[in-house]
Amino acid sequence: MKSDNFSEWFNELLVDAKIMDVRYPIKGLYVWFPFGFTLRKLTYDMLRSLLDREHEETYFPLLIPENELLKESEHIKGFEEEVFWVTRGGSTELEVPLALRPTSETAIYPMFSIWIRSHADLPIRIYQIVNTFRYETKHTRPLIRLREITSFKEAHTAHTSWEEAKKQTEAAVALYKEFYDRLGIPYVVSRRPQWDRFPGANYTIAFDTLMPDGKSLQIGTIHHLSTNFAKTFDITYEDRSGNQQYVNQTCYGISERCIAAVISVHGDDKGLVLPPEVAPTQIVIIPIFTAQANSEAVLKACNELKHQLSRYRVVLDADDTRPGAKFYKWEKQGVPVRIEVGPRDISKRAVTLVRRDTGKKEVVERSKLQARVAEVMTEVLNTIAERAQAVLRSHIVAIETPEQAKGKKGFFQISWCGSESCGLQLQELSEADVLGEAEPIEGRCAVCKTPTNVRAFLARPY
RNA sequence: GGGGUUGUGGGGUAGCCUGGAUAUCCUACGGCGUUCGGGACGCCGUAACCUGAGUUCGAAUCUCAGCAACCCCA
Repeated sequence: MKSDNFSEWFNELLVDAKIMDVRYPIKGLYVWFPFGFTLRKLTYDMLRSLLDREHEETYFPLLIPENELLKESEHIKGFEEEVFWVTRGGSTELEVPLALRPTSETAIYPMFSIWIRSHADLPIRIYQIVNTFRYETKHTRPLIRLREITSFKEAHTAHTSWEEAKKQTEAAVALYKEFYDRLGIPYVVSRRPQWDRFPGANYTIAFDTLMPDGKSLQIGTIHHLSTNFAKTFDITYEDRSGNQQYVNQTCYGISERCIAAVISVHGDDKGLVLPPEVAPTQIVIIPIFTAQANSEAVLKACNELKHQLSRYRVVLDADDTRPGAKFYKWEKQGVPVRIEVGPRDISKRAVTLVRRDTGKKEVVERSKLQARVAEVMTEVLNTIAERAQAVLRSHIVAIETPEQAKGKKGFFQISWCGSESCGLQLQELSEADVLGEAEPIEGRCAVCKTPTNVRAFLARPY
């Protein structure tokens, strides 16, 4: 069951619903089933369409030479124990070891240094969707903690000023909000504390959502890099007065954790519940045959419907199994709308329509079906989004002492002076992490008792 | 980082402690037939002891190592 053993539920659902095969014989690497890969494709197509408004898609190599990877000292410190190395070509030792990208700053920025000459080249906004590798030593989990992240969307931008870069981070926040809104995934957006920012970043803004077991899942990050990397990689431009200036950069990423969120947040004990926009199958038509009925007439009606609804991703399941078995099968796959067509429906010139999110049945006249289906698709997204939003809201709790968060599910808000030492104290006493800052309220820091209006978000992260 | 548990047909399992013959059951899968408004039934069939080393007349079972999975603690 989802509610009492999330871990088991999640793993079984991945396999049962044909998202991923977890049996690949290397720790932390998994196989996308075709169905799961289609869900991934539809989700990333949407993300792509959002980015394409003002970014250009590119591709940079998987391998990064050791000397480039090691250039930015703070950056590499954050990753050095997690890098996979290619050290041999055949039986020959390589002169320069090559890293499998843990992320692509050090692959992209040397090229930025070449590409950017003048202020007229700026801003640059690019992105790529690639696999990245991290040698995770902790317990790996499909879609959540991987050694090969297969679907890392990373955007990299360069600007003339710190302010411009800051505006870009705000644009990125807006973009990610739209992305998750369209998936019906609720989130908390906050600025990570300084001790938890991206290695090499000036500051990091993160999206977190709530998993069914009460832990938080980081589902998107946005970094203001200031001129940190520009100085290391010598990325300069000539400004209007002819002076060489360092660019200000940002980068922001989303991984297949977004798929984990869709599955975990919306799924139930029957299986997946998918937002219609990304559901690989949006409508399944199930013919109901009976001994008395003319099965050819039923099948004919189903085919007509399929044609009529061809703007959706429709499957007509005319297999020789009983209807009940099909209902369970397609519910597991998260299909938002099921249409049943039997003799009773045909005699009424209607169909039976069943929603996956609520399980509610309704009889719809065939003449009104198009319009009704369009409405239902919207209603499904709204229903699952509101349901998830309500769950998140009910798990955001204001507390007075950090100990109140211990062993509890959800997100906690607690007064905090903002200092690192008190923040680390909060983490220790609550056995949770400071995600960032919540909406301000007058109070006193739960550790040092200094008056403050800052409040921290606490949660146990994945 | 530390500790623990486990690995048996595609999935879930029994057998392991106490070594011995054809490896249990459920499910899934393939064939045939009867069925069909919420997981059908009958008959037939396919299919497994993680890898390697060791102990032994003999290993799914005992020992060690590797790989993999899960859980707990930090």
